[in-house]
Amino acid sequence: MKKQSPKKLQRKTEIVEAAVKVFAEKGFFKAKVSDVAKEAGIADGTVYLHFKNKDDLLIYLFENKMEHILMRFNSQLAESIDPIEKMKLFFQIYFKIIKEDKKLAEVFQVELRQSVKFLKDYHNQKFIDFLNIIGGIIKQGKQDGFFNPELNTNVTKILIFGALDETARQWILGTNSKYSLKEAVDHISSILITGLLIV
Amino acid sequence: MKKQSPKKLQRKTEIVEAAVKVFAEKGFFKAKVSDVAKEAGIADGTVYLHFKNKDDLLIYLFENKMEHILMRFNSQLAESIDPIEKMKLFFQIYFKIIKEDKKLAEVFQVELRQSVKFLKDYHNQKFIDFLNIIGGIIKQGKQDGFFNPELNTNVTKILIFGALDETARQWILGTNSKYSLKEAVDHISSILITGLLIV
Amino acid sequence: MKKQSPKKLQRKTEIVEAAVKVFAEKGFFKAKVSDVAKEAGIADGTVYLHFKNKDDLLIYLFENKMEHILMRFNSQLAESIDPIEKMKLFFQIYFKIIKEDKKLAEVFQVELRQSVKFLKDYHNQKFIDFLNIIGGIIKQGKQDGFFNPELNTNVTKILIFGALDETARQWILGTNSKYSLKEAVDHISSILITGLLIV
Amino acid sequence: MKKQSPKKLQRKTEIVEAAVKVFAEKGFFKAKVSDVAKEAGIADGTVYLHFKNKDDLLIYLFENKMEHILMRFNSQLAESIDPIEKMKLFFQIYFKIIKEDKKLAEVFQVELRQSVKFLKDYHNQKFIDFLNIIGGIIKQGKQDGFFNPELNTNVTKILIFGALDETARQWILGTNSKYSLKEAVDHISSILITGLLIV
DNA sequence: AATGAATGAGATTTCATTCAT
DNA sequence: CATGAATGAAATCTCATTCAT
Repeated sequence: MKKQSPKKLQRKTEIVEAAVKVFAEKGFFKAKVSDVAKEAGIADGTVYLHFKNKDDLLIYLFENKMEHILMRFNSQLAESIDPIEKMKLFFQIYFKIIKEDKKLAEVFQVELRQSVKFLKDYHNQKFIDFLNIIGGIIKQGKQDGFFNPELNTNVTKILIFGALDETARQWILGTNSKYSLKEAVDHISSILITGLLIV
Repeated sequence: MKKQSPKKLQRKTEIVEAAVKVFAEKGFFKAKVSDVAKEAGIADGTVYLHFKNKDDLLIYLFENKMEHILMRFNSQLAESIDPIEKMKLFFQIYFKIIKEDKKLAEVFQVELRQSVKFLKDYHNQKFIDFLNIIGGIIKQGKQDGFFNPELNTNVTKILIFGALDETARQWILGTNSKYSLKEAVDHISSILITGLLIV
Repeated sequence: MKKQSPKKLQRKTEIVEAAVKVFAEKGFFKAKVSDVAKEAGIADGTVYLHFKNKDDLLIYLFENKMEHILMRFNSQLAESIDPIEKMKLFFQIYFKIIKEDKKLAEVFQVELRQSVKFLKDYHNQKFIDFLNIIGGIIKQGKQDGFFNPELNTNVTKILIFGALDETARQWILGTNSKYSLKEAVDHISSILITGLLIV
Repeated sequence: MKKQSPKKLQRKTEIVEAAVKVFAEKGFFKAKVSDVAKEAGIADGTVYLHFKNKDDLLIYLFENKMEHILMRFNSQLAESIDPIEKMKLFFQIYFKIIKEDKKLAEVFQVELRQSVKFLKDYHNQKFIDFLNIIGGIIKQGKQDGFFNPELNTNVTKILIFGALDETARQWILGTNSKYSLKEAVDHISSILITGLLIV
């Protein structure tokens, strides 16, 4: 890791913010580097002083944003001990983050998925870490005798993430079916946690 | 709907099959029309005798495949009356389809998502129809006194779809966490249906 | 010259008529062979049973139509002896032809001009013949003591053709300035013939 | 009107000059954008930094060149008051311009004509302005009692333009009939002005 | 003779990336 | 550091022409 001067880092952050906006609106492929530059109020070439190329910008965006998100989850979840409460809290934080930054959510939900395909050698560790937060809660819940011990943590964490992610995505798109984020959290909590509990 | 000579329709179908393969492997944006043509064993220009452009090919692919899938769900689900059984059956059919045509599943799950963004004026009716199959089962289950009547059908159907979809995707990608499709169906059935039941 | 069966000739003529219409509307370059075929109510390939290629169709169209036009001028002008009357008659016939077949006129006026450029080795003999009809009248007029003998026949015939052609063209396009064909003939006759006369 | 940096404007002008040359030689349709780029000594893509597309380049070429030509006519014609002298001067300037820039003349005379057809919504105001310079002289001549007051200015201006234009074109093409530009001017002046005068 | 699906060369256009200023 | 004009590889799409039926 190279250290960056604070000034340079700030400029880099500005570009990332611009990229989030532009990628959310147009999608990564349709977005031009010049769109990002214009949004950031800089020249096209300047983007390349901070990022090797367009792919690099996307990866950095993921890594950087994910890092913040992971830190946020970890610090806030630390407050709670009860796995059931922890899971509910996870759901709340998730939707809170979505609500706070719709654009970022859009980029993550849409572009993240296909990034796997085209960024051949990009191993998305941060996403795995994220899933493992859910996995950790499940494990703890099983250990503590709340959750059904027969559940496969791997499948379950993905199942939960999918439910969260899709309800969030449809809420952002605002198409198909309208509902409030509160309704979403309540349903997720109610249905999924009930489903996890020991019969 | 224009009628097509059987010969023309067959060629069109061949192109769609090639497109599924190529889009699944490279992603829609990275895939070249010439890749699709080569895969179909035809000249580049021939693609344009059947589709207005690359976007049109993607849309037709969705519509066409979705139509078959919807028909399959509808006919097979008709056999069952009990909403709980119906929901389980839905899960089984879903994963069966995924298993049968991984490539198609990849295109749907990865490319479908971003298509919404760039195909500005494409109203994805077939996807809505698909979601409403789940919605229908939920409604019936609430009416018949099996499922919690306080559940919002809209949120719930999306939540269920998300759980299904994500477990399917991760299975296809084979990254992050490995599990069998059987495990996936069992977990989905167990967790979600339990979660839906009246307490 | 190959002889053609009457049936074949008729089909060829149909294609030429379709080509006149399509070339007039779209211009030679923008017109597709398939447009011509569709207009003629035949298959694309059939055009190539009668013409070597698209250029050949244009050239045949010119030659063929010009032949008729030249014959018409020659036969009708034979009735008159007086060069002044002959010139006036020429103007009348010219505008009559234009009026009768606007589409053909459009093709001639627009496409003929640029054909010179792209049909490298096409020597437009028929057009020269056409100009020489005017040239012949001028010469006769000079010999008979009506027209100024100092006029260069070559320049004059072109000058006259230009005046005719442009007034006809603007009338067809109907843009810029509106006037009747009668006005056009009268002005041409009045201005040009006065200008030609011996002072 | 957008302002352009002087550097950008210069490059744009270079492209236009190259386009004049290439369009004159090959014709607009046969000319490739890459031909223009090569002629200008730049990369293909650079053309698109200055013009939206090939059509746009043609239109700009017309507008830009016509503007200069119109200014030239207007400033030089201002020197003369007598409508007859003014008309003669118009002819002289016209042929002088043709002589100075044959290539441009070719583009105007050959390509301009068909452009009307394919540039559907291009209203050629500059050409109308040009015709109206002739129209103005005719009007003045009628008012001042030199020209036949019964002449329709609209028809007459077009007639004159046609005579000028065609003699110029045939001179440029150098086909059919050879003559000097001086002969052309003399004949035009003699024939047309005589024809316009009050009997 | 007629068809029209298929071809594939070739043109237009885009845009990530570079580099002289 | 920043700029933004220029590059040119590469992709999409068109359509005259062919040829098996």
